[in-house]
Amino acid sequence: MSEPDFVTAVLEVVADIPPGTVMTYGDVASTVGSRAARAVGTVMAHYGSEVPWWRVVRASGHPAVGHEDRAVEHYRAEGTPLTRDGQRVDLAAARHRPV
DNA sequence: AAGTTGACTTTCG
DNA sequence: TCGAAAGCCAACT
Repeated sequence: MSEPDFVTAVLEVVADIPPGTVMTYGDVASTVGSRAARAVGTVMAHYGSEVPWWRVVRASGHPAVGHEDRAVEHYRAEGTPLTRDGQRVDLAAARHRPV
């Protein structure tokens, strides 16, 4: 494709997110050396089927629109800290910070 | 080559 | 605290 390096980098970072933790699109983009948070979402929309996409959430802690229910099911199964709403992730406790 | 679209982020009201 | 507008980057037409 046009930028396979970008796609591979994103998939690699997402696959490196440990269970019970999450990362924002902006964090993933920053880890791959870019600020293209939207491009990360586009990659997930096409290649996310092969990676734990539910571990990638928005800056607000909400999962991808249209996939919130699927994501919450995974969070409960992995023990990811959620807010009292049960619809968004507690970034203060679940945000994964790469070294 | 130029313009539009998108699983986003941040700031202003 | 919630809602709308502008900004950024990569991919697609």
